[in-house]
Order: sequence, then C-alpha cells, then structure tokens
Amino acid sequence: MSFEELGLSAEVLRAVAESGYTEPTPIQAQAIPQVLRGRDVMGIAQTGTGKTAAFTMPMIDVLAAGRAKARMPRSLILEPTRELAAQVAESFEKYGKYHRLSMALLIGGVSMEDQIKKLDRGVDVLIATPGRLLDHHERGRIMMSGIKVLVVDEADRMLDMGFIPDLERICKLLPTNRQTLFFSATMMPDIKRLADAFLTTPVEISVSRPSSTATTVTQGLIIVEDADKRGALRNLLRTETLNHALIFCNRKRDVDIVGKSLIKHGFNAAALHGDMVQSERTAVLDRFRSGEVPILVASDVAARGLDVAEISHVFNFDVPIHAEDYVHRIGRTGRAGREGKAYTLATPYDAKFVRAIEDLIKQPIPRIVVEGVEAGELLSDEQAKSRKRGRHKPVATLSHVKLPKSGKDKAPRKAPEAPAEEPVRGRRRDEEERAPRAAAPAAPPPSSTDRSGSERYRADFAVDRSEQRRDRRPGRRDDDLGPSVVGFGDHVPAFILRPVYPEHRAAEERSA
DNA sequence: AAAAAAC
Repeated sequence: MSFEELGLSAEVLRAVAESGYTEPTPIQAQAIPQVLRGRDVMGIAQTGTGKTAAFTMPMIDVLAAGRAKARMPRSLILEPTRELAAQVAESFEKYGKYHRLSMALLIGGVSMEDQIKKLDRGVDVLIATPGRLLDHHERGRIMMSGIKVLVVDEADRMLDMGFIPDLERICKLLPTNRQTLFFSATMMPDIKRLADAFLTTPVEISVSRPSSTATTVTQGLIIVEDADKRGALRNLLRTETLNHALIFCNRKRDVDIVGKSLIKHGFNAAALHGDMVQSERTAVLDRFRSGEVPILVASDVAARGLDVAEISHVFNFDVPIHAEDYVHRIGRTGRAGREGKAYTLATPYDAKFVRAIEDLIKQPIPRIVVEGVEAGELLSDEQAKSRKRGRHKPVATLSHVKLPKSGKDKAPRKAPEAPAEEPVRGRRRDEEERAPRAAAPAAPPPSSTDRSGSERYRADFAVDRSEQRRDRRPGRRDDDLGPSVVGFGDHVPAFILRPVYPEHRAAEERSA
C-alpha cells in the first residue's frame, strides 16, 4: 500500500514524500479515502497509530477548494489539551506546505489578540481547545455557521475531563450539514451515545485494540519503599542508556519535587504540568523535543497523544491510579516500531493498582531489582491495612489537622462544647465563616484563661501550608483552601471608626 | 491518591 493509491492531491503527496513517509499506517489507509469522499468517520484508534495525519492530510484537500470569509472558519478541530492542539497545527503545516490554507490555533493561556487578528482575516482550519473556543464565540469573534468539517479528537479523554457539555454546546452552534470525523481510543457507552449524536451514517474504522501495549516495549516493575523512590529512579537513569526519558508522576506537586530533585543531583531535567504558565509549557516541550533537555518529568498532561520521536524510556514514578493511563503513558515509547523501555516504581501499597494494570494488559509486568536499593514486596490488602494502622502517628498539634472541605459537612459545623448561640442577625454570617475552623477535630475547648494570645492564635489559625492552594493558577480556588479572612476579620482599623465629616470630628475631639 | 481546561 502506498500514499499514491489513496486519492490525495499531488501537493499533499509531495509534502508527505518530503517528510519521509512512504507507507500509510492502517488508520491512514482506511480513513483517508473516506474523508476525501466526504463521509463521516468514526475512528477507534489510539494515539501513535498515525491518527492525526489520517485526518489532516485529506482535510487539506477537502478544504483546498474555496476561500474563508472573515470570522467564519471552514473547519474545526477540537482537542482536549493545548499541547495536542499545537501538535495538530504542526501536522497541518507539514502536509499543507504546498497549499495556501490559513490556520488559527485557539488555546488558552496565550494572548487572545493574535487569535482575534487571524479570525478576522478568515481561517480555513481552526484548531481549538473547547474553553478558549467558547470564549471567543461568546465575545462574538467567531461565526460557527460556516463550518464544513468538524473533527472531535480524543473523545474519550474529553469525556474524562468533563468536556462533554462544552462539546454539546459547540455542536449546537454548527450547521447540521457538515462532515464529522470522530476519534476515540475506546468506544464506551457514553462515547457511543455522543458519536451517535454527532455523526450521520459514519464509516467505522477500528485499528489496534485498546488496552494493548506495543510489543517493542520492554516493561519492568520495581517495588521499593516510598522513601527510596527517588534513589531508585536516579539509579535507573544512570544505568540505562537514555535518549529521551519521560517520567510520570501522579500529582503536579510531585512533578515539581522530582524535577527539582533530579536537577539538584546533576541531571539535565525539566518539569511539565498544567499549572505552569503556557509559555513555560511550550518552552519546556520544545527543549525536550530538540534534545536540549533529555529528561522530562510530567503529569498526565503528557500521557496521551504527545508525539516526541525517540522517547527511549518511560518511567512511572507513581503507579497510575487508572489502569488505562498506564497504557497511554508507556505508549509514549516504542513508537513506530522502535525499541522502548517502560519502568514503573511501585510501593508495597500499590498492589491493587498493579493488579488492575496487569489485568488490563493481560500479562504480568516482570519484577526488577535496582542495585543499591532494597527491594520490597507488594502487600496483600490485609497486610497493607495492618501496616498502615501500625504506622499511624497520633495527631500532635492542630497544625496537622486537615480542615474539613468547605461546603461539605464532613465534620460537625460547631464544636460539641460550644454553647448554643442565639442566631443574632448580622453576626450569623461571621459565625458560619468561622465555624469549620472552630470545629476542626481534636480542637481544645475554647478557654481563654489558660492560654496566651499567641498560643490561641496558633491553635485557631495554624494550618499546614502545603494544604493551602494546591492550584496556583491565578483566579483558581481549591475547595479546601485554608481559613480565609473575610474583610478585615475581627480587626477594625482605627481610622475606619473616625467620623467622616469635619463637624463630627470636631465634636469627637471636644468630647475626648 | 489525580489531571486536564476560559478569563
């Protein structure tokens, strides 16, 4: 099978040849002729199957005839993450280099100005993440009625991320007379329902079963105590011959910690997660792609679809909680038939997550021992439980008490000893603001006689800083923020109490 | 046990 047989234009074929590809992947071979024919396509394909090119190549030809009007894009591609959107834009640039298609990338985290300018000039290809697209639409910068081709990429991930309402809103803005291409790695019932709503008599294309891992990837599981994880990772990084290494952590906080720790130990590493500003995200990914920084520590923002050639190693610093994520993460290596290695660090308590992964991939992950690090063993559920009980330390100070989530009554709103208060109008709001704090478990009864002012302050207000503001993006609030001071709190500055009018002030001074 | 996405 060759690209020439698929019906693509000479211009696209020339661009494909120049990019070095000679043979279409299965999804490209099946999808390209259907897209050119104008059919709707439902593609069940994972990333790494050549899915992106399967829709960009034929779309370039479909859109070649015709011209875009101002603010009326002719096609729309929806992606779940900003990085994936940028990657699709690159694909259009690569295969569309002999066409004069205009393109705009509408993603969050970057200035709207350039995006608006492009929209005003008219775009053939609009690539967007849902939030920013709707933002532009609400500001009246886009008319969706001219869209002839819609692509919904990574639909299952959009579902995971709660994008479905946005997706449905966007879909209502589009003309019903259009071509739709819908891609998902799985076809769960929710996805099927969505596909039925979006597509009309689609051609179904399915390549490579989900939950399968590439055979060219060598896997290994290292069981160590939590405290030994970083040491084990460093050891692996030193002994393996790395080209590009991608290290996944479950939490953004740990991405930062592991990244900093590696740099401190002399590794050329960088971190990537969704709380970083977009310019940094882009810069880090560029440096990783170019090979300037060969080690990237990342959250699952990089788990799916990220296409960096020649990632030789994937390390799971944490066992992914959802088994499918394991498949996606290690799918970043061993791409296009290349060799890859995927090592997972597990603690003795990760047994059930490891089991879920092994069930999904239908094979055990070979256990591996890292030199210089004591090998552990996965604990059974009961063992884990009893060991955890033994490790439990009594709560020593209030600063270790985790505050109840606001809005959700996990702890009683009032301390048991607190005297029942008359609901005095005007004070009630203040009481409610303070209630969760006062009711923190193990709070000593409020007695002001035996404690100094500073002791009382510590007991009432001291909070573990790490529990505050996990989400540091400006304007974002986590539900479990620490105590917030409303207005001036209890303190009223003296100047506020002073009379405003000179004659009143004079009266005050007289009486003083 | 999380992450992702608009200002």
